Amino acid sequence: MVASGVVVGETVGVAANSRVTIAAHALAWLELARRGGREVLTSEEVAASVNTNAVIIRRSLGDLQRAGLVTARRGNGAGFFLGRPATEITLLDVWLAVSPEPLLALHHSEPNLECPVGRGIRPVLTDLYDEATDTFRAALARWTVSDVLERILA
Amino acid sequence: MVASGVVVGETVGVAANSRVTIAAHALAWLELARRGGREVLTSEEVAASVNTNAVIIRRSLGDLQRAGLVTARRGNGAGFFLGRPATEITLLDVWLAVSPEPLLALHHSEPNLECPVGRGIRPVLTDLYDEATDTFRAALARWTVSDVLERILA
DNA sequence: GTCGAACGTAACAAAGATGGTTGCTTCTGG
DNA sequence: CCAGAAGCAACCATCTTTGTTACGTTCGAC
Repeated sequence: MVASGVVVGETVGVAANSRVTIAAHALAWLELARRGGREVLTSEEVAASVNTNAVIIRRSLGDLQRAGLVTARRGNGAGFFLGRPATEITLLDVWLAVSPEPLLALHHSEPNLECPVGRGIRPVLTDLYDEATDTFRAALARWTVSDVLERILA
Repeated sequence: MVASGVVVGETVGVAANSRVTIAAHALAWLELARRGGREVLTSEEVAASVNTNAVIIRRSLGDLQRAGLVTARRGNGAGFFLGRPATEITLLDVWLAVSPEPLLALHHSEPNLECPVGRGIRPVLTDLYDEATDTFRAALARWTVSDVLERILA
């Protein structure tokens, strides 16, 4: 990371998912370039804006490609471009494409089934977590990559 | 690790937060014991239901204690008991007490500020993430430890 | 007062996840 | 054919999380 040394880095550390951020940034940049007449960008070019390694971008855009959000062209003059209009790509699509992990997890090891709580708590929490996660998803679904770009440029 | 008993591994792995689950389980168990006439439980007793180590429970309940959700008594006959009625402890309280991490993170290292997207994306994503996180919190706030226990026993 | 049960914590190990990096393979338009 | 770029595997370093041991601290019971 950052070569090491003084850790100019800034936030270092961290644990939470920054994958949605990376992917959203890449998509917004692709859309801005498209509006400027450049349909296709290489992973190097995207990496320059996100300020990370091109491989990281290829990995991220690979996830998005699997979900149909971008398309990769290979061979000479290769690169990535949006798989569908930026107005039709929501942040929920992005989240689903890159972040399969649940927001909250159950116990790592099975609780004690001889205890009433241990026996019944898992389906209950699963339900509540799903409910909360659904509202989170709904909130992400309200914003498209196009919206994000508009707000950035505003 | 493992060392002790069989522990039947089970799900091992995982990365997401199971701290809310551990804490909610402990609180539900404390409330059930209280209804049965046992006001105070030791970390060993709670650990037996959650099926983990007593230190893990002490750490978790330590977080809850700092938030006022439980109280610890020391000395002889020590243990933990609810800091306020189970009907007044929501899962949001629990989440705030044990899980300070944001659900989604921004870039690890500062994006390229010479790019319009790199320059403007962070406050925009911060806003959107906050909005989505607020709906998540609101969903957690709708359930109390008492509700959870009722559903477990139902 | 002493005693001991249980909390509070520090220190450490094993396991995963993540980001970063290098290097090599594969594809494909010109 | 060839060069440019995606795809991908293999590593490394760092961080987080759970689990475990060990030990100091507190405080009611006696």
